[in-house]
Amino acid sequence: MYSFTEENYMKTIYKLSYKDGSGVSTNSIAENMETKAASVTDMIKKLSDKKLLKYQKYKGVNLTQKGKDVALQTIRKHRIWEVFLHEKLKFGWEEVHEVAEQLEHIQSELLINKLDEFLGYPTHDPHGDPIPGENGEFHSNAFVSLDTVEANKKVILSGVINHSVPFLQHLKKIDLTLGQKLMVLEINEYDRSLKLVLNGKIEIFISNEVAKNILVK
Amino acid sequence: MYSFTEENYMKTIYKLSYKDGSGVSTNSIAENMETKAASVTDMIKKLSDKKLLKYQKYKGVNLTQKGKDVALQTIRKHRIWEVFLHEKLKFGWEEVHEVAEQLEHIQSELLINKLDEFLGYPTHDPHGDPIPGENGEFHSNAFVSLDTVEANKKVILSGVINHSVPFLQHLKKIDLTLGQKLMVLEINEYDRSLKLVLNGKIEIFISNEVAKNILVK
DNA sequence: ATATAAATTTAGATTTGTCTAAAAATTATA
DNA sequence: TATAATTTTTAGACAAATCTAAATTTATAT
Repeated sequence: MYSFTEENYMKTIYKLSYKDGSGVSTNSIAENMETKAASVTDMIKKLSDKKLLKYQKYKGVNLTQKGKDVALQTIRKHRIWEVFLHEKLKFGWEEVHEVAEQLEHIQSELLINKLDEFLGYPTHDPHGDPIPGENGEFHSNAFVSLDTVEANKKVILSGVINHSVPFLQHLKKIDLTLGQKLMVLEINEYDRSLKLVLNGKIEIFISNEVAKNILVK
Repeated sequence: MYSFTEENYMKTIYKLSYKDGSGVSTNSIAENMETKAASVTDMIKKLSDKKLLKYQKYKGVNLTQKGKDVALQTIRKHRIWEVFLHEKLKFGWEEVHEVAEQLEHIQSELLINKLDEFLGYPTHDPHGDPIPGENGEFHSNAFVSLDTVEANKKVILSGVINHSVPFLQHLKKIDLTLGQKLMVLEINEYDRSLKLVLNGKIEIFISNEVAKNILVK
């Protein structure tokens, strides 16, 4: 139906339209896709012909409903595959993204639906991001970032804001993983760094920078 | 490393070199890949430059060891994915091939090795074909076709020779699946059709044509 | 408001894999 | 063995996705 490349463009534009608001610029797409602005112009003309987005020269692009659907289905596939890699194949959460980038382009409705069933219809991927449903509907997550949690409240680590490999590796190193039960013991006024208790036993310190990028419920 | 298309050529040429012997012809490759002879000539020049095969104008091609390795690794990935689709996602054995044709091109050593482990290191795919190991070694299967089995011998359905969807659907319809225990009750001299007993209970008749394409052990 | 900077588009080229039509080589046949 | 039939290769073209360099439009700053 749509090529590997077209799906990647749709995904990127979808994500940018939430960050940048309407009228996603050629340059921001180029940066995100690690390609050149001229290539983006060529491609958005093609995507516009296919009615996946509205394009006005020099004004940036906006996804049509059809375009949003394509983006959401690709994101859905990506996140379901991430769950599979993490839960069944025991990939580390910093390893799943790269492989899911390939798997998300496999074309088979049957496959993704059977995989979804096999995994027990997961609602969130290993980074805590919500998985859109078959019709693009989101299970909006009521997660809050760890730096806003008050002391002595028990929470569960449910996601991350920063998805970078170095950040995820750091969390792994200090034994913070998805599903981890934890409690804020102390908040240092000076730099807003935190002392945490894991499983009611081990105590660790984390910076505010790290806390801001952790989602809990 | 190698493109989708290159891997498909290697797989096709590998399979043909067992059927046709040495010097696989341009036309036979073209037929099998559903493309034109001119396209094949172009591609084999490229594969020859990459030392995956030896090519002499008008004389056909022969795979190098490097070429065989690429083909075997692709076949390995294909068959491991087929096992996953059949065993874990409950795809019918006539449905697995098409999706595995896509999945076999996912590039990640880690993925295929973890998947292999997850599946318990299977030795055969859902059609009974052997899965090459990491180093390309085969677990040669000592299967025989059902039309050579003598009466009153108990056997297990272990594979098929004909992989076509209509044939596999026919087997499914008459309740013949992989792992099925069966016994030849009677061999009709006239047309060599067979009467079988499944699980020591149900009796069915199959033609010699069908029996020839079933592998048992 | 106009000059300069930045962003965007166009023009033309490249790569990969494909095709058709025609030429060349090989194989089959009379 | 000469001719016909078949197979294979070459030449030239095309579509997808990309690039560089140049031209154009929009934004910014004095």
